[in-house]
Amino acid sequence: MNLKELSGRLGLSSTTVSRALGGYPEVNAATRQRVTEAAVKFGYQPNKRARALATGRSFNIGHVLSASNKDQLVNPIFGDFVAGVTEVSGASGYSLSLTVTDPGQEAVVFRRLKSEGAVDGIVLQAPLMDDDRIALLHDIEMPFVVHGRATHVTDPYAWVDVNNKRAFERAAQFLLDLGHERIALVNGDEAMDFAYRRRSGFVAGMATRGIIPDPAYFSSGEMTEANGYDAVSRMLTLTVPPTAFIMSSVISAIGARRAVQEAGLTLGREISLIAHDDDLSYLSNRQTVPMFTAVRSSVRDAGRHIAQILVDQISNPTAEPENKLLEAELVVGASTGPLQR
Amino acid sequence: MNLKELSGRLGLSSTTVSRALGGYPEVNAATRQRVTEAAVKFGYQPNKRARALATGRSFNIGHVLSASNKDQLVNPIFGDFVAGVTEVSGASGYSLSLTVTDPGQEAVVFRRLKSEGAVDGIVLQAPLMDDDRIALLHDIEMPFVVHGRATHVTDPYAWVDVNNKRAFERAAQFLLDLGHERIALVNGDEAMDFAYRRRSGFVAGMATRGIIPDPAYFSSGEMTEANGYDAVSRMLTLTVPPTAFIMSSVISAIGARRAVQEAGLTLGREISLIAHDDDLSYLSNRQTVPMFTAVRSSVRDAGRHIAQILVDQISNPTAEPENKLLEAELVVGASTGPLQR
DNA sequence: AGCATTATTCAAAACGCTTTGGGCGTGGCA
DNA sequence: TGCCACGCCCAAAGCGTTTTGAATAATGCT
Repeated sequence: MNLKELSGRLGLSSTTVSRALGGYPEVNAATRQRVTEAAVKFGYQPNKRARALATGRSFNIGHVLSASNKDQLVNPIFGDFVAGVTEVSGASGYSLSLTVTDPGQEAVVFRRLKSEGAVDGIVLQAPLMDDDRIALLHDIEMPFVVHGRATHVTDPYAWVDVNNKRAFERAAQFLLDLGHERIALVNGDEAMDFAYRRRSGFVAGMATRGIIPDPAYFSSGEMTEANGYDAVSRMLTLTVPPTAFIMSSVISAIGARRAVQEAGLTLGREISLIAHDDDLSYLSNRQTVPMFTAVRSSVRDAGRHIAQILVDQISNPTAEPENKLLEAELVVGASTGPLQR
Repeated sequence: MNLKELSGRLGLSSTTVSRALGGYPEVNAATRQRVTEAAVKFGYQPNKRARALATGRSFNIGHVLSASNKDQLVNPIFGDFVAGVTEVSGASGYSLSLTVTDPGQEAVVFRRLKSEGAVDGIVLQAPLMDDDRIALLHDIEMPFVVHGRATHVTDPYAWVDVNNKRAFERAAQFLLDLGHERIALVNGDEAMDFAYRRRSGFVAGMATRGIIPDPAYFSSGEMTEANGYDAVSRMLTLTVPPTAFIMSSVISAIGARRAVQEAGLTLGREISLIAHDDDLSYLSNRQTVPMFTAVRSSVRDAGRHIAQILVDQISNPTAEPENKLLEAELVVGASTGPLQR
């Protein structure tokens, strides 16, 4: 059932039917009623392909996964992030279109997406501190929103980010308040912008008490269980080991817990731990008393904001790029306690 | 730069240019050469929207996330699964189009996707034992491939599945060989087809030694860390507790490990554990000696197979539906050991 | 009554590609 | 020489919408 057939049955021109369904004003109320009823009755849905060609919009928003590192291609937040994006973009009639690419080929893919007219906008994930994808997307005039920020990019662009700096500053201060002073940071890959900000927040928090953390108390790398385990195990064998850890993810925190237990220590007693919690749906830290004390910020929620801003930007490309800084909440769980003397 | 402009510059008709780039035979080799060079030079990419309208294909394959349960919407394997799908579908020129929907609205979405012509085929995840989505997709003549199977559906359909039954049978036998007889199964939600098969495999494995497991040794539910912890904690307090556990996922196995450690026991010594390992990229169980003994089967690889079969089916819709049964490998890790007497 | 509006509808163009149905040389064969 | 086949290329017809530019009918105003 297509427009021509439907309008044929109604004895109307396709123009009128199209307008009636599109909600345009220049159509009689009675006619519109008749048309919408017929559309429902015959199950008419405008063909998306034809609509796309006629309007010049694809009603797709794009997300490009790049396999810079085979293991990293899928990061743990991917699922919740796209779920959030899709949730609100779908409500505006957009679907999310996924593409993968080889390392360094992202620019090619972005250009192709543009010249093919395959997507109307793009969501950008995991920006580096100096991310050239942003300039590229500006160049080719592709609407986009970044999940996170790129410290060294000065031109304005739309982004949604968690206040990572503040979150990690608060985490440090929370531990300091409990009497801890030897606090370690097990961070994500510090080429990533968010990791850099977390580090600087941590350092700033420590500095408020005049403490400069021992360089041996820093670790940076992929946020896996194994890396969390390795980093914490290693630091626990230092002659002066940390009494508290700040972990950049719940997954590495799970590795940390394993290391702590293997060392014969207990979380929340001899060792305190705060994790950053992305509030992933399959890795919940929302028990009555959460397993981990955490700075929590829902990545799914970030996805929702991003989709909304992107949809706005697509329909109004000349508007100022919107930004949104989300604050993380500090939730107290079972993994922290006062310093044992 | 569009086809008309390109052909104008070349002094050729758009027909010829289109055919030259499309690889059709009725074009002179020298001309084809000239055309392809010009296409590269001017960065011409055929407009996907126009192409879709002209060919009647969208070059999209669809994946519908249904929020039957807010927490379940994103399951842990989602990321790796779609990465696998996208990897090979992308190579054939298809991108993956994601949609979310409310519980029970999947049928509506499938029909819409069909009548809109938004996708050329669909990948179906997490089938129930009696899944009516399969009949629906047949009805509306939408090519599809199922990740998993639906036991009660008798009509042929394309699927890719792990031999869950065999895997869990082997897991049970492996533990039996180590002397364990009190073995528990902490399974996924047994309304899901894969969970049912795992259970039956486990039961069959035990039956080869004439053992019928205590009903108290069964648990079924969402495969979260917390559920794994709860189930194992509970069973460890039974008057006759299990000496070994089979866990349906690495995530619940992590919860199990926590429970075991809290009970003052050690994995691989007093308690043995085998997990099903989907080989998720962010939750690797691939250390030199894997943390968990596991039946492993890459969900990403399954995604690749699914995409290939779906692409085949789209281009040849009348062919017999293809099936592929993947075998899991049994990898020995640190979490199993002989029964302690 | 006559003219200017306004409300409602329609025919046709446009979107940018693929594909159909020829057309025009050129070479081979009788 | 005449005819057919083939190689190569093109004009034009879709594909199913949206949107433009007019036409027609109805209404309001003087």
